[in-house]
Amino acid sequence: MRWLAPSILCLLWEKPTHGYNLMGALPELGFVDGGVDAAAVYRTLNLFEQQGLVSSVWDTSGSGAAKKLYTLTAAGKTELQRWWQVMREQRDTIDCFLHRLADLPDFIDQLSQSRK
Amino acid sequence: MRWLAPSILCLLWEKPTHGYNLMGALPELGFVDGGVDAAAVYRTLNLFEQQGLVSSVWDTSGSGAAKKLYTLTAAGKTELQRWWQVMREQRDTIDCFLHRLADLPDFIDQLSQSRK
DNA sequence: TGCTTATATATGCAAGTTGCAAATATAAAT
DNA sequence: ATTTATATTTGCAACTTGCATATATAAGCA
Repeated sequence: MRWLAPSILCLLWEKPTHGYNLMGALPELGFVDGGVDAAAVYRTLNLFEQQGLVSSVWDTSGSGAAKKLYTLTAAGKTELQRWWQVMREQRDTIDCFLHRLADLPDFIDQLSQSRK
Repeated sequence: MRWLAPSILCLLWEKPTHGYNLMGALPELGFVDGGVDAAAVYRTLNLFEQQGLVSSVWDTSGSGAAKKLYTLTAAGKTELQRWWQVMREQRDTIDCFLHRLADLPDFIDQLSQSRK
């Protein structure tokens, strides 16, 4: 999944949570295609912790298997800001590309025909 | 480089050309970060030809090494339309993500402080 | 003439990323 | 008991990427 890193940072910024819960919440952000890969989520979280972007505590309070509760650090918030800028640039670049194609009339004709 | 495939299709749709020229034109589209990889361009063109998205003829008319002139086929145009839709969705999703973060006030405060 | 630079295409490979499967563990539901 | 849901982790094959290198033609220049 593209944009997994900023998606996790975004969700953790909204609310500290654990990996399994993130898996359920990630599709809301819209970047998923064909299901969230658990391995990728947990690997990203472990990497983030190594990098100091998140901190974790084991939560054994509830029932079932122990949950590892992740919280965004100050460094994690900075990283999220960096991502925000990267994604804004990416959006603008894609937008520019779309307009470049949209300016060309036959192409748009074909597109509107295919919508009918 | 992300979006190399649609970028090449876009440029070929505007005007038939050859690989080396594409390398020079690709940065205009804005997706490059750290230079265009010649290997990636030529590999993509060869793949496109295999898939029937482009057709090629050797151009030995000019001076210097022979150029392989690529032209977009009907299938290539259809593929470009497909990419257009994929990229529009991607832009909308990124836009949604940016707004989700933008709605949160402290975050924006921090961003505006970092701009000063 | 020999050297470098620009044009032009192609191949090889190491490193990184991704996706899918499976291992491990606890507890609830059937 | 067995399956299902919760929860985290590891292994690995396949694919992608970036970088270097090989090959070839011709122009510029000393």
